[in-house]
Amino acid sequence: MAQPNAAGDLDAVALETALLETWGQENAFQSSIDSRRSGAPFIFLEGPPTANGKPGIHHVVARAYKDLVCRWKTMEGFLVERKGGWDTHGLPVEIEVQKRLDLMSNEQIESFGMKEFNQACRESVWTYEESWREMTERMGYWIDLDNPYVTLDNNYVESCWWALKQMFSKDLLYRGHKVLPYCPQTGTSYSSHEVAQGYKEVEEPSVYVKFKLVDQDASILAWTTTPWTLPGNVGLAVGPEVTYVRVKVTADAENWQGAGGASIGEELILAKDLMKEVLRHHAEVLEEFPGSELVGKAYEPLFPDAVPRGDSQTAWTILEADWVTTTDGTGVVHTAVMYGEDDYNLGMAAGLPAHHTVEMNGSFCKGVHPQLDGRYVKECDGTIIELLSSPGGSNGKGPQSGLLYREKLYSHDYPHCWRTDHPLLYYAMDSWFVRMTAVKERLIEFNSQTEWAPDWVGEGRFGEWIRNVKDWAISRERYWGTPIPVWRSEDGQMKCVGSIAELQQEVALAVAAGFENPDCPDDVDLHRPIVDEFTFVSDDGKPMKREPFVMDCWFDSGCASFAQWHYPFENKDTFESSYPIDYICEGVDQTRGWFYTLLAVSTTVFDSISYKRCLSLGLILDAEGKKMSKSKGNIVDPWDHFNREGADATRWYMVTAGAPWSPLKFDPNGVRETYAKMFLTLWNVYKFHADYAALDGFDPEKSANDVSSRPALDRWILSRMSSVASEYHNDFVSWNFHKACRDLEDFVVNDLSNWYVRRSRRRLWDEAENEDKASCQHTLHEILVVICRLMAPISPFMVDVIHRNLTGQPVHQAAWPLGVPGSLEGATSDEWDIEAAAATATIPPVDKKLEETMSLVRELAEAGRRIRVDAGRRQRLPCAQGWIVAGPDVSIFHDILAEELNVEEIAIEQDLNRFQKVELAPNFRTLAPKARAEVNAVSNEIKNAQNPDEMLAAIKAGGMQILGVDIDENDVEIRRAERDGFAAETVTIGQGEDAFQVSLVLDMQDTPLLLSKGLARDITRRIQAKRKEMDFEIEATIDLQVWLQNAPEMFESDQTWIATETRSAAAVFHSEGQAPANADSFTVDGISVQFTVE
RNA sequence: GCGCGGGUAGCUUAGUCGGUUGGAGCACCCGGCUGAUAACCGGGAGGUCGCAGGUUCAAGUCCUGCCUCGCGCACCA
Repeated sequence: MAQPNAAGDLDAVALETALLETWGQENAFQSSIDSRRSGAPFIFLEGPPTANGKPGIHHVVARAYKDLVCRWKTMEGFLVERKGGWDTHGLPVEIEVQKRLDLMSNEQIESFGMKEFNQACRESVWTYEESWREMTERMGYWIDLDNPYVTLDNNYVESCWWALKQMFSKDLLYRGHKVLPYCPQTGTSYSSHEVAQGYKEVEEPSVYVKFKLVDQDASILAWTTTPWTLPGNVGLAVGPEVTYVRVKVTADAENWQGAGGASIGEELILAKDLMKEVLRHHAEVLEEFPGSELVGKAYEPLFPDAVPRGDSQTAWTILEADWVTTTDGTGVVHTAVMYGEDDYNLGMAAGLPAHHTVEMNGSFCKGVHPQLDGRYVKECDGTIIELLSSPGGSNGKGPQSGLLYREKLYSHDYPHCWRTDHPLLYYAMDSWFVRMTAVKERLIEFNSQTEWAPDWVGEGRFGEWIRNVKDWAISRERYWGTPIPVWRSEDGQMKCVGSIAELQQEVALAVAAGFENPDCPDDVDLHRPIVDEFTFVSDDGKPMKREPFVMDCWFDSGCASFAQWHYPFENKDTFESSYPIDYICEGVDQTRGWFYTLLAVSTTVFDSISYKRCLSLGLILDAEGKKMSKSKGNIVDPWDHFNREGADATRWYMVTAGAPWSPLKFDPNGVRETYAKMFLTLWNVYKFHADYAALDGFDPEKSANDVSSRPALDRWILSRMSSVASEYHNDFVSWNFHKACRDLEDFVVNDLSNWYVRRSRRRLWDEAENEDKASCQHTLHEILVVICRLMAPISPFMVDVIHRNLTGQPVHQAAWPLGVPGSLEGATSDEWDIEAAAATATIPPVDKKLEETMSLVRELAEAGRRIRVDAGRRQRLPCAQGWIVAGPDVSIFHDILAEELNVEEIAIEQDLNRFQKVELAPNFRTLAPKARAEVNAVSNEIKNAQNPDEMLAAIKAGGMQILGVDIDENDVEIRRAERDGFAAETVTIGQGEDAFQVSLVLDMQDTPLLLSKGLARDITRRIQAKRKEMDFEIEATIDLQVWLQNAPEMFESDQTWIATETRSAAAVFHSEGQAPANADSFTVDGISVQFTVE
């Protein structure tokens, strides 16, 4: 068993880096897992980061919370395996490579070569892997980075294929259209994330267009900000509840600006609320009616040749849509099916023809209109306006004034291409979908089984998302990703493969049918363009080509729970025994990301919950409260802190700075403060113990005396430790890590360092063996061991060093002080025998009464200092007596209190009235319900009572009334104030009904004995400072001479005391004579002192 | 625009069921204490509890509206 070595000064960075070496040599991470092999499994899943960006401090935060739960559960005896993971597919990777190779469009990528491009992506993915690894190791995040899952691995892709095939077989996968922001120049559609970066405010022409009704001499007015979508118009939407009016133009407009107009007598239809906004003519309202009356009416197409009717019954008629509002436009929404999401959904529901009027390159299709065909749509605004304005309008069937009513410049935010700066077009693209709407009820049910921290993310943000779930657009027209394993013939027959074996079968089938195919070996690369080259054969002998999409990379990570094991092709047992997951933890920005896709995949593939607990972390902001982002350049480099305060302080700061789910303003000063406060203090407590333990050859295993026989001070700190530890644990369970750590920090700094150690220093100075010293050493040892174990999950470095030195055992092998439920027979990650678990706890005994007593003692000590400040009496000058008036018995700590107060004797005084008078205060809690509106009047009567003693007596006697209100003892609070002429303080302990008051009175009389003692303390203090200044060894002896002037008598016993305290071999006190010139001097209360030390 | 979460001292924050004197820490000032560390203790200064209404005997706390910051959704005719 280890006898502790001396500690030395703290160099946190050196300590941590040296410990990392040790961990590496010992394989400490693995052995912390191996030693819990027989424990119940606790399943953690790492959300895979992308390694194509440099890790910042926000990544450290997420990893700290992942690590702390895993370490904590491990210490609780659970088996917590931790496989690393990397997210390697997706648009961010492609964009990075496109920037580097200057390939700004799909055309350019394809002429560069898809194979070469994807190779570049594959390499780019690992650009910062080394940085990530270094950061991960340095911060002490224990995760297996040597055997990670990687989403680009063939095995991983194959598992994703398998999952997709499950969806395909359950008819949850389908091909459709989705309207996406699209850049015709780069030929790329964008995810919302990219679009969000490209919003710009632009001013564009918006137009009010007349749609001439068939069979009626009236036009419906509709508004659009994108004139280029007008040729694609196939419908008009109105709100069924909205009120519309039919108006007749009665006079020409004055000051008309721009094109368009209307003739006198023309009739127009629009929402009543918007008449003022829209109309520029005087007009007479002919009738009013709800939108539902318009539904079904037909109107003349603006560009009759642009869109073929097909078999649509509803094309160019008025439709209803409940999302139509009257905040903008005319209350009538122009609907071009292919160029707006609402339009598309409405068009599909209503059976409008889905036909493009715009090519993928952004120009109008042939046949739209002779003046528009082949031109870039954004350049045609003027032409379209001209065509509409001509007599009869673009279709020749409108009124003489044309089909344009008005044009108006309109400014709004509009998405632009992040690279070319061109405006994006909303454009309906072929796309693949997972039918999430079909499993919505299951999603809701599974979500209700998940424990969210904080719960409002689960119920609110995530719940909201799920309740409004839409089908998941899973395909991307990109290159670098998991290819969609669906092959399709021109006539729409489809096959989905779920494994390499199935791929090989299909290829063989096609080859047999005479279709040429490249080789398809067992290790065929499952990426583009290899997989694109395979041709399948349909059941009726037609060729099938692969759908040219890759999957949303969120699909990849959503498969992580099984794809990491290459399930179902390998590791069936491993997966099945580790599902569902017990714990995941990521930033709240993953709500619609990973949190969702994990659940989406598990619901559609396994019809199962995915994870049982989810900790959703708040965003990390910089010290100014701005989001950290690469573009703002305000990312904090974790190494700034790893190299200065160390990873312990950085991690502890992150956890104590706020609740895990609150946004964290990362303040570099805060890390420094944490280091200085928590870690230096803890180290110095440890050093105090370890240095004396080393000196004395202290062995914690030997002669450990029973706690009950130790001094009250020891029993107090042990009890406090226990109480704090229990609360700490409870806070962990309820995810309140910040509260847990703040309380523990308070314990270390205040209770342990500032009180227990301060009060115990002298106990260890004694060089001889004695029971009191042993008690103190055992106590310190036991406290430090518990603290180390409690802190280990949060900040694993320094406490491991301390724990090893104190016990010989690494802290990550140690048991959680509150018990090890994971190691119990029959325990699972969720349930265990509570009593049996409690029996495994190793915290010291609790004595609440003792804690309360000490708390009172400390309050009194503080009160004593206040008294001295008020009375102008210096702390070193003793008082003859202190009286404690009222309150519980604290005699067990009278000796401590006497020292703290610097009084010769503590006495208990029963007679309150000797020092105090009574004051009464109303208790509103009980009084208010009785007195109702009179409460303030009654309260004044009580507060201003002429004779409170009498009033109190009357109340106690019963039957007392004030202003007709019965007053009993509960209705008043008794407060006490010092009578004039006493130096006293009253403290209130506790709250509410349990509150009581204790007073402290100090005797301010001086006596020669006291003056001598006080002077002795002042002199001693100065000499000690001098010793320190002269850098004497603690054991060194000195020769002392003191010259006093204007001083009270210095008693023999005090002279001896000074000599002993200052380790003076010889001490001479001169009451007269001249001190040498080199003597130090000071003055206190008019006494002048000079002294020399040699 | 909709939803969620914030706004408390110069900064970081605590504040439970509404209870009459809103606590800490950092920084600042004064004093004390120290063989006690980047310390500790006492005191001081510093607050329109985002703003405005309302409910109540009583509002930082509950209600309504607004302002503002962050995030998410929708950006839409």
